[in-house]
Amino acid sequence: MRIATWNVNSIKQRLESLTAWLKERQPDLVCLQETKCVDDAFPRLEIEALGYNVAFHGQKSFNGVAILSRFPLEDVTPGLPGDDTDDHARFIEACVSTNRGVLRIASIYLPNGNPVETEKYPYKLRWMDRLIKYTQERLKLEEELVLCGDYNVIPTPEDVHNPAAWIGDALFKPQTREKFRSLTALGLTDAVRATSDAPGLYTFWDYQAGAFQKNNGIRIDHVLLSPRATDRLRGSGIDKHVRAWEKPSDHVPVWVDLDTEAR
DNA sequence: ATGGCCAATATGATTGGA
Repeated sequence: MRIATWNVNSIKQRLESLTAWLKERQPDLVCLQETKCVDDAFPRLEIEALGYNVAFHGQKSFNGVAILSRFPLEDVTPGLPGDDTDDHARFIEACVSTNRGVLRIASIYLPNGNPVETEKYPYKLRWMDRLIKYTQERLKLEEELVLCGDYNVIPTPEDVHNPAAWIGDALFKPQTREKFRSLTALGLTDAVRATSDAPGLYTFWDYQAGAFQKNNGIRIDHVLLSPRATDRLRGSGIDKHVRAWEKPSDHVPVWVDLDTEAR
């Protein structure tokens, strides 16, 4: 089973690229972020025509997450538990039946948190606390759990081309990285880091200042795996070439291969 | 040359992104 995550920065603007990439990479499950459209406007028919079932959770203007699946999606649940007053569309989870039981997957768009002196940063940290609590509960189920998305976290200095430029930023602050470590320390594996020693692996390059041409990037889109999912991990990749396509998202797809079959 | 963008929104500056 091939599972991917991609912050598309508007599903409507990216429909052509998404179609080309799906045909090229042939993923079975895809988590999308920043779809930036309400549910009624989601291009469901276009994506279904490509052979995918679709679950989405959107809102007007910004945020928005989705899961595409070649297999039936079960127990689709929008929203991260823990705060009924949070109306941002940043989380959706679903399940797929496999030869080994249930594979549970979540599409995550973790808050950016900048500027850090505003309420946005405490919101990010609270959101991460909720994600930690959710993960603790889900890990008890001992399923193959795959938490995909744009985490807006640069985990280490090896995950950024120019670390000095990011000191004090909400994506790289020690408190942010500490909380991300608290999440992975629950027993999650960073799939890309587990399968590659390569330096300079990035998933985002700013639109400004020729960042991509200089490989001035950061690695903030992650696939985190539960112990049972990690047992099935066979490989991963970052589709950097997609960043050079016409009208690109500022993020590129990240994918993993698991030795698990849908049933 | 050390700065350069993009998407959505009742369309023209603002908000949000990272």
